[in-house]
Amino acid sequence: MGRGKIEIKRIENSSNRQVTYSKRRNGIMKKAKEISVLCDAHVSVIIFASSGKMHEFCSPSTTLVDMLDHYHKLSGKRLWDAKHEHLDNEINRIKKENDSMQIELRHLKGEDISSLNYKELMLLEEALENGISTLKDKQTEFVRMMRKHNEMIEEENQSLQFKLRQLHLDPMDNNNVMEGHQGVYEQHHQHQHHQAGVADYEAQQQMPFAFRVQPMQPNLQERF
Amino acid sequence: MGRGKIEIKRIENSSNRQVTYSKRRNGIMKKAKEISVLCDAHVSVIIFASSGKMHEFCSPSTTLVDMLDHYHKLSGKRLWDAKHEHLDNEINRIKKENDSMQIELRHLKGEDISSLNYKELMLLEEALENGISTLKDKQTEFVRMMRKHNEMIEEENQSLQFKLRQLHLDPMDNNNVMEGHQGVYEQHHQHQHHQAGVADYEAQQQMPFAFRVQPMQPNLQERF
DNA sequence: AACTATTTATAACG
DNA sequence: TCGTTATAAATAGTT
Repeated sequence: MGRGKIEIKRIENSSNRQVTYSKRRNGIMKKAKEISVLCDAHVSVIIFASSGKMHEFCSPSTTLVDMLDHYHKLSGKRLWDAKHEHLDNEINRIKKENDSMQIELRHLKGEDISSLNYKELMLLEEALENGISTLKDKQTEFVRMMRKHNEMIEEENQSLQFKLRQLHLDPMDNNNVMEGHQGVYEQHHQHQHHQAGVADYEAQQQMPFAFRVQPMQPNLQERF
Repeated sequence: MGRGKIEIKRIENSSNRQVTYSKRRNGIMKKAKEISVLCDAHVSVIIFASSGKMHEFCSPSTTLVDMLDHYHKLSGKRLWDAKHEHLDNEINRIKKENDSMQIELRHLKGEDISSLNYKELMLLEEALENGISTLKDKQTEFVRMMRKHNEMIEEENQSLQFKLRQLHLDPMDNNNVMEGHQGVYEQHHQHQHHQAGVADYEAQQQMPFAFRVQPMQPNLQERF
């Protein structure tokens, strides 16, 4: 019905297809409305365009849920139950996965291993030893990072001390900003050069802001 | 469209209504089929006649369940009852639990530990050390059990040897059941007294049934 | 989005 | 329910 007859097969021209879709969709919706009025029918129409957009019609005398409920009773086909069963299966699957992981975890933590045979105990030992050794590597790396960090701070300290001494010894500026404080800093840094972390942090907290060491890796602190 | 125009309102004549219903229902189903083919659309049509009879169409590329699933996602309307929602929540809960266990497992196996801070690494180490030590205890216990088992068998063997020698030296029974075999047993047990498991098992297999050692813990074997 | 020639659906009837 | 047919409605191609 139109200027020419068309074959009922996919319309290849995308724009034509979209126009036809829109026209025919309106047609179907109108027909659905009409039959529901003319014949007291309960009608549900749901259409998804290939674009993904959805349109629906449901006769005003009912709701989709009621219709599906009715559908379920009449057709005998599973609809809710199918979904239900699917979810149940999913839950069972995941729970099993869960249980086996739980058991593995407990074994790795040394719990419930009485039921294991010797071969299984050996495999467990292997896994644990492997975990420990990787862990040790990581810890070693941490210590190395810490050392590097300390060296950095110490260098910074030395250069700061040098600058402070320069300022202090300047004959033109006897009454400078650091008055009455430099002695404390000198003593502190001379005696605690080889301590790390906490001590340096506290020292920084006591220092006037302008002179605090700015860490080059700002988020390193929180990892210790 | 017909011999005369009709108003869109309930058809009072029951027989007319039924005829119209049937014709128009076919029309809608045809249109639904056509739009699904022409435009790649997913279509679901469900109609209940006032008589209660049901007819449905669903485009062949999909299923009603899938369409309703999709509908559920797009519309946000609740089609599923409380039960389904409950199951959905349950699945989500278990999946989360699953994920965290997976992470813990990976950490215990030494995987993905780069993201851990030092405190977490220490806790991990503690758990692993604990696991190892419990495991070692278990292994020690196994060795102890094995020794006990061996001692038991050795005692049994001695008593068997004694009995065998008695039989063999009995002047009344020169042609006894064990003829030609006792030498082998003697040699075997004298030279392999301190070997366990496999050798004893093979020895038992060769022995006549009545003389085999009955293990006191029948399921102990399979645990080694 | 509107127009319109043509096809299609269907109301009335047998 | 089925077939026929006159007519209303839908819509393909066009502007």
